[in-house]
Amino acid sequence: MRIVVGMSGGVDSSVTALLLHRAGHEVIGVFMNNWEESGEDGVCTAESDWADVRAVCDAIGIPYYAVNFAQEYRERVFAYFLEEYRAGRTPNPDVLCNREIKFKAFLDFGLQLGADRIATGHFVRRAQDAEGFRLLRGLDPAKDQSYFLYMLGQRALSYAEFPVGGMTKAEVRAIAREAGLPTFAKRDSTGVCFIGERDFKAFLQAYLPAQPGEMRDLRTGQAVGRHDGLMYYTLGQRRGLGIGGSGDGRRWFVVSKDLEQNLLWVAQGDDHPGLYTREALAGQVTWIAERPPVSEGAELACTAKFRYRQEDQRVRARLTAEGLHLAAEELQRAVTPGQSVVLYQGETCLGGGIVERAW
RNA sequence: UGGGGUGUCGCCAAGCGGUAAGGCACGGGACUUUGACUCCCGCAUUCGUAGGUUCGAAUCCUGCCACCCCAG
Repeated sequence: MRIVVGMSGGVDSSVTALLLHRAGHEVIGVFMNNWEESGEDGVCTAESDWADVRAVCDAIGIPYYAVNFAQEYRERVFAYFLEEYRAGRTPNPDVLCNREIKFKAFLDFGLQLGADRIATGHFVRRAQDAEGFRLLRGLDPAKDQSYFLYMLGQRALSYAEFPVGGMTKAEVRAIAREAGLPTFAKRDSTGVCFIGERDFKAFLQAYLPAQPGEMRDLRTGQAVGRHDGLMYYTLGQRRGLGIGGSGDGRRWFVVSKDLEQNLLWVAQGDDHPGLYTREALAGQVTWIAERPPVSEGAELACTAKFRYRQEDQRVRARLTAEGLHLAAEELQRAVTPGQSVVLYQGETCLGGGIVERAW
């Protein structure tokens, strides 16, 4: 088969290409450059990542290309990202990036190159049965990335290969080392995909105008400080408030935002009730199977993650006219509008939605 | 300008003659393909100020300054 591999310049995608090549496939490495701007340190990491991709492909002995989806990224991912922040929510751009860029724009590009399949270095597995394709958690529980891929559908999965999804990170690095791939010891990347690690507040300030306002104590209703603009804070956030020492001396956390009055409500203590909810409503619900696991109104017992790397939470899910209603067994801390809630049944990622509100 | 009280890191606050706890904030790191949370490390050669007593003071004494309270 001809397989086009999305290569980031990291170990995971390096090993992905290596394994497919060893399996006898015709492998083509493709590097995506989707963000045309260097970091605040002035260093353009995309450039060194591209160099790493070339070095890895040369080591394996496969051809490579670079493509630029910067326009698509800006229009389909970044615009949404800014809109959400402007609306006072906290979006997860990477779930959209996967759906719109890696498993749409990139997939189409691969198909144009005559590929039978595309592959990425994601730590997830794919399964197929009479019902169609399923998305399974990566085998390494510490690295599972199914949370970020819950928006994929059947078309994307039908073309996708995830060669490292069945191994642990340690195994991946070992393979890279043994094969002499130059990226074997490269540090795992973090931060928004393609944009990278940033001073987040400073980054947002470059795109969104500040609207300073009052910070108020949820308990007393009294002003306890000033905020630089509601979009720079997210629910459950502690650092950056700058109001330490007041009140009873405990830590302060963001509890809610009032866009109407431009107020940031904060509360003291990690155990403040305002920080916890048990129910939530999610919109923009999508299912990997492309159809709901239960009929509307019926209840589904499953587990959910309200944020990446959260341990599985037992929930009862129900599809209503409003959206996906979730009732968690345990109290949930700082469930935040804009973030994705992803549902699982055992190893299978069912799909998910975007949190509208929680209570 | 009569009386009383208080002045220790940005904030709160231990210390009561033996050579500056702790919390919050803040900075750095770890963790992490979102944002957060969490964890770890760092953070006053100096205690309003000027003198004095003492081997030795933030701790005792004196002057001055500032703030607070009660009287006016």
